[in-house]
Amino acid sequence: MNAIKILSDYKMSRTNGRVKILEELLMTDVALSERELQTRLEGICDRATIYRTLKSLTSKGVIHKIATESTVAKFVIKKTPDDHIHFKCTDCGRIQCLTGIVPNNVKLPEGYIKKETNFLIIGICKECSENVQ
Amino acid sequence: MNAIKILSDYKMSRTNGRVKILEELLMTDVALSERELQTRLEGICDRATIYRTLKSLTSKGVIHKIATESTVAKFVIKKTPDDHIHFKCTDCGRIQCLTGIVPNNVKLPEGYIKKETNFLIIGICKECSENVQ
DNA sequence: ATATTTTTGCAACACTGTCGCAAATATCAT
DNA sequence: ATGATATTTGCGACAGTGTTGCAAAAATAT
Ligand SMILES: [Zn+2]
Ligand SMILES: [Zn+2]
Ligand SMILES: [Zn+2]
Ligand SMILES: [Zn+2]
Repeated sequence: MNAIKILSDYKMSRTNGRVKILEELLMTDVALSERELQTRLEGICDRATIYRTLKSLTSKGVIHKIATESTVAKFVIKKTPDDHIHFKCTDCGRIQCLTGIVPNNVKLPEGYIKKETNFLIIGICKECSENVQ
Repeated sequence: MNAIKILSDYKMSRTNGRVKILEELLMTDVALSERELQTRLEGICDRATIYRTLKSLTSKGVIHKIATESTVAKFVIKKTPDDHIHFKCTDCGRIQCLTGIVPNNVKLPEGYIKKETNFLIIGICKECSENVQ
């Protein structure tokens, strides 16, 4: 995937900031916060611009915001439109999409209508559990 | 369940604020934020006290914090220690525990260790879907 | 190249959550 | 009940996140 192509596909003006933000997001499979993006971009654009870009990319469905118990929002490229599970490591703090496994269908009680899911498993990631040994 | 008994069980000093906060939480099955508690308690105690109480009740396992994509933390009485699913209604905004259904076991990839889960389903709740008709 | 539209940076803002500290309150031991 | 001790509270200050209005800047369309 290519940052410039995505912007043109979604009819978003191709500005320097947006290209760089998207390139950072495309480069990693770990969810990033605005703050983390800002340090990676070394102040190439303003906080407000990053927030605005994250918001529009989310509404277009290019990235998605991961629900966690923390107050800082984290965003990651959406590789598949399907429901999937997120994993948060308590050791390294990284949050990523687990695309391999599929969340089993849960049957909601009568009257409830599902729109989307936000499944998060908290634990120790592969890398951190290997480093312990 | 009784607020005063809970405090004594967990060896927490029985202060007016704590009793009132717990009573509010026991009274509803909808997750509440600090802000919502404050308005319900009509300023019976300080913001900081509410935050501190929510924190200690969470660490004792009396209540739990629900992970959502929003930045405000919501807390609800923990009725069961088991994994369960939360439901957030996009219409009325309410968040509640779905204790009836059990999240099916997902098999994590090699090397990943699960500690806890945070499953959230977003959609329309029973009450709101009935009101539409 | 110019006109039009969109986006940016800045500053200000509201809000959430945390912390130190002195005063207030609760608990404990007589 | 009284006083000693331990815990909690309210207050104010603070850091951090995310949003917005607005003029300047940049991108797109003509
Ligand atoms: Zn890890
Ligand atoms: Zn994901
Ligand atoms: Zn509803
Ligand atoms: Zn719950």
